[in-house]
Amino acid sequence: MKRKLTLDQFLPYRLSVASNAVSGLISNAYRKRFGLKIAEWRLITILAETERATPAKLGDATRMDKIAISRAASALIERGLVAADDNPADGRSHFLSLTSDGKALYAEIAPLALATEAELFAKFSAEECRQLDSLLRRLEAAAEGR
Amino acid sequence: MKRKLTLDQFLPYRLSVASNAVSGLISNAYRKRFGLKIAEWRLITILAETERATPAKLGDATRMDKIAISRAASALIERGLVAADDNPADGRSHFLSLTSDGKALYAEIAPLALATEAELFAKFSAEECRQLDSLLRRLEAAAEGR
DNA sequence: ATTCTCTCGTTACAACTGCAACTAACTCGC
DNA sequence: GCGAGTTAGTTGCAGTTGTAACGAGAGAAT
Repeated sequence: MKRKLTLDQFLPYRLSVASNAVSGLISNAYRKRFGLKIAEWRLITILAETERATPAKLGDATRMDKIAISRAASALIERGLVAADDNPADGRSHFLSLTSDGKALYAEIAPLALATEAELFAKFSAEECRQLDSLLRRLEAAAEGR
Repeated sequence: MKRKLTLDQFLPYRLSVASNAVSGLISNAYRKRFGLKIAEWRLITILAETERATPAKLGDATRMDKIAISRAASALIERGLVAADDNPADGRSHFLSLTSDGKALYAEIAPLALATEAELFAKFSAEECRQLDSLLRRLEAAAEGR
């Protein structure tokens, strides 16, 4: 089937537009309410999940490069939300973890994140959400496999 | 159902990661092969579809803001791929259209775009592609409705 | 006709992002 | 245990992007 190219029906375009719309919405909410960028928000979330981690681990978990991690971590340390401790096993590295302030902020952030997600997907059935998740993961794998 | 927040299962995160992976792949391909950024590529594609349009129209069609349009258009005019003509109906505006060089480039670009898309979605059924398209459009609408 | 307001598009400046170079520290081979 | 090569993380610089102000033109009211 010889398809013609139209931007509107080009799936990578649709993906990008949807992602930008959603990211814009979320990043706006977090910037306004907490003064956090998405990178910082992701770090906080992962640290809440894992208790403590090196920047390299955080990079794996958040799919962000080491520069982004480094800068986000600096900003959070500056604000007293994250603490850095020496890594006894490797002097180049260090462990990052949430301070009590960081944990308190997370306790505010998490419900808001879930509520925003719920609102966005209000008209989606559970099955549709599951499908979308699965399609996105497969697509990601396909894109990275090249 | 009181869900717990985990980044890995947070759909906006999945969307962002998938979109970045796909965008990275595509923008790389176009930058290397044609020296085009995604914004420029989108403009060319829309101009090929619509023949001629004002920057404002292009902004609507590509979901890009006017600054991005302005810069992409300048770059394309610079390269002789796009021409600007006066808009008799409005002296502030102008019409943009592809030059013959621009059309020639589009003729190379379009098949490559379709091929890349086909490769990305090689393991997706037609029905799955349709589903993804539909889910993304609904999500976009939901994100913009707030 | 003149003024007031609004819109189109560009420009100027600031913030952000990413690459490449750097420092410090680890590993391995000898 | 010492030097070559690697790796972790940071920093400096350059290119990119976004925000906010701007000039020019259009439209509407008087």
